[in-house]
Amino acid sequence: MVTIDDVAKRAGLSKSTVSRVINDYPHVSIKKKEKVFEAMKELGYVPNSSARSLRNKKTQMIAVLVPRIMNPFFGQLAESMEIQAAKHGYQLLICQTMYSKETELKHLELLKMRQVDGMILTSIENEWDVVKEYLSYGPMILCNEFEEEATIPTVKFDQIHGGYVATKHLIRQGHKKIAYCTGGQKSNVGQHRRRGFNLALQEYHLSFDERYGFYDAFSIEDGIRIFKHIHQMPDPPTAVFTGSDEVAAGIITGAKEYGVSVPEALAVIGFDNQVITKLMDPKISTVEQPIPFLAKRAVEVMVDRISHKGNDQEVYEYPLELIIRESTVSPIRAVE
Amino acid sequence: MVTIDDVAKRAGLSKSTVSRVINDYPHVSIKKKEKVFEAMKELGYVPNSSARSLRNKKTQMIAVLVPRIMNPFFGQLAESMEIQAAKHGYQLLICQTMYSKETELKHLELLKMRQVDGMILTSIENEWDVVKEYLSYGPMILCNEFEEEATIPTVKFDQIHGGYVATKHLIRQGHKKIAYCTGGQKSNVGQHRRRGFNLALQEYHLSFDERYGFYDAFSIEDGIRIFKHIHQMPDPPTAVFTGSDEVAAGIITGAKEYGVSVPEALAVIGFDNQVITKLMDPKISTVEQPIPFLAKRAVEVMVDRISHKGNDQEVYEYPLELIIRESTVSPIRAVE
DNA sequence: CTGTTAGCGCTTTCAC
DNA sequence: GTGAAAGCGCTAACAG
Repeated sequence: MVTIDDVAKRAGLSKSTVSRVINDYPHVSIKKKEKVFEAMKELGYVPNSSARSLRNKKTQMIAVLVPRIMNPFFGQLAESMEIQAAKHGYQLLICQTMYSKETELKHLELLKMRQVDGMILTSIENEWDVVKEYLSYGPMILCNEFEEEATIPTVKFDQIHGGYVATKHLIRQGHKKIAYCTGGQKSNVGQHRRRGFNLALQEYHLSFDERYGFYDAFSIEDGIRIFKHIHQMPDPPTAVFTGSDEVAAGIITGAKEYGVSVPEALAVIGFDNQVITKLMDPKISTVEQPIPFLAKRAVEVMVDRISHKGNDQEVYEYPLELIIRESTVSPIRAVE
Repeated sequence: MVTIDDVAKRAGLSKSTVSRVINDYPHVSIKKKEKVFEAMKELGYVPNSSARSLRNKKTQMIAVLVPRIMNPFFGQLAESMEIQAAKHGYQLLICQTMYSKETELKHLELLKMRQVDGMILTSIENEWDVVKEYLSYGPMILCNEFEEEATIPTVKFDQIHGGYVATKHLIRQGHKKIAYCTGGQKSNVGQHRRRGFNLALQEYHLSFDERYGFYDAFSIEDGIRIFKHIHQMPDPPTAVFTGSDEVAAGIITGAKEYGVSVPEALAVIGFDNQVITKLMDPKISTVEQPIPFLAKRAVEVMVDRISHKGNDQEVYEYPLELIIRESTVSPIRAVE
């Protein structure tokens, strides 16, 4: 393995000078600089990253905790973040919690052992009280998921508004019996959406039938399961608010199978605006989350925090936008 | 920051002893061992990973190069690998090449700077001659993509067979004019599929009309574009072999839009068996690639190579399986 | 401008 | 069994 000493010897200089050239310091004569570059090229020298990390106490790596990469929302978030991080000279260590408290905890240790310079949480499995203990080991920020009492930078979507516009749209289509599907119940993202949902209901003086509440809905299979449940209810809802496009797709698939027409007999609205919304028949109405903006800002805030810039209280909120397609609007009774 | 020295002091022992305990060495008296554990717990000590890496010349990290995480095939591959790597005590550094030669090259440097102990390539953008130069810096293996002249461990699918069974299925349905869509032309994965395709054609004494060849087909949009092209051909194909479920979904979406019935007027077969195949109407016939097996084996081989086990010539090949759904089989003229 | 030197935190001979 | 000491490859005072 070729080290900085080899380069120094080859160039007939000291390793400090070589180091200065590598790190682009001023006060190095052009001549010697060139000599160093030459020696580096000849030897194919690349600085050893562990040695640098140890010395600098910086690894140039940021951990991103996501539930799973395969979840399209988190996949897109991770992908956007990676591109952004590279621009700032950081590697991204993508860590899947697989919805497990233990796995999340294990990943949090990365901060303790200084394997990463900072940590971006896009979801939280453990209680905030346990997560916050890790704050003393390095900068942590929240992106997407959030926590009311957390005093760390947060980059999020306006989920209340998202839940509100989606529900209002359903109501305006004439629906009064609206079902609600959500993923994890602990998630504040989910809770805010629910608040938006309730807000719209209140505004139109509608009440929520508890029988219409469905939880732990994440996947297509969950959507199919929920449809089946709805289908055999004595007094079923006429519309469904879902927490994800996948669940909406599942419900539509179930409906197709049972010959229930969407949106005429059952309107369905998704969340995320994934490609699948345009592939389904009917195309799925949904709420778009501008993921790349969120990712970009999160990385920027993280990079700033690593260099002790910015402050812990900053909160960035991005708006959500309703996208109306076919799964909520019957060509016959279109109102909006 | 609490270091091994702090622990040693607290426990009234030398840091060598503490190190021995951390690394689970024999020849440490039970008593002192306990003392060390106690001190570690009290101080909340976790070994610094950069220091360990520098000393051990091992980072316990493996880089995985994928084109993009959002591509469902590579996303699933990365997810499966991550889970497997964790079991062996390795972190996975997922690197996106974004189909760019330069970005790939940049990631290859990770091996040179010893930021990772090994590298798994799932795709190759640069010429093999330039990639192979990096072999001297650490173990590299191929997973999914492969290279005839490469002398490194390879874990792959039997793409020839995959192309063959899919095409044969189409022919058996009575098709003679079969179009062929593929992604990158340089990819050996694609070339082997093509060989399988040709094999089936030959077997049935059919010839391929060059007008029916489509390249750079990766996404849903590409599928739609290809359909439009086919649709306005004077003598269009009656079936399409695609290199991915997304392209198949795009073609079906295009067909729907133009009122062309699938599979009656145009049969379409996908590749991968992604969830989308079950969501589309008609459901997409496809070729399943058992990704988790591939991922598991790749990680195992990599871990072995890192500890100088196994040999460079090993090649593991996994079979591919045809899954027949609705996009190729008309309920009316079903033959198979 | 450039070189010498002292560590970063850890593991590993080598003595005892 | 245990400790002292050297050193992994690099950067950053500190001299000069």
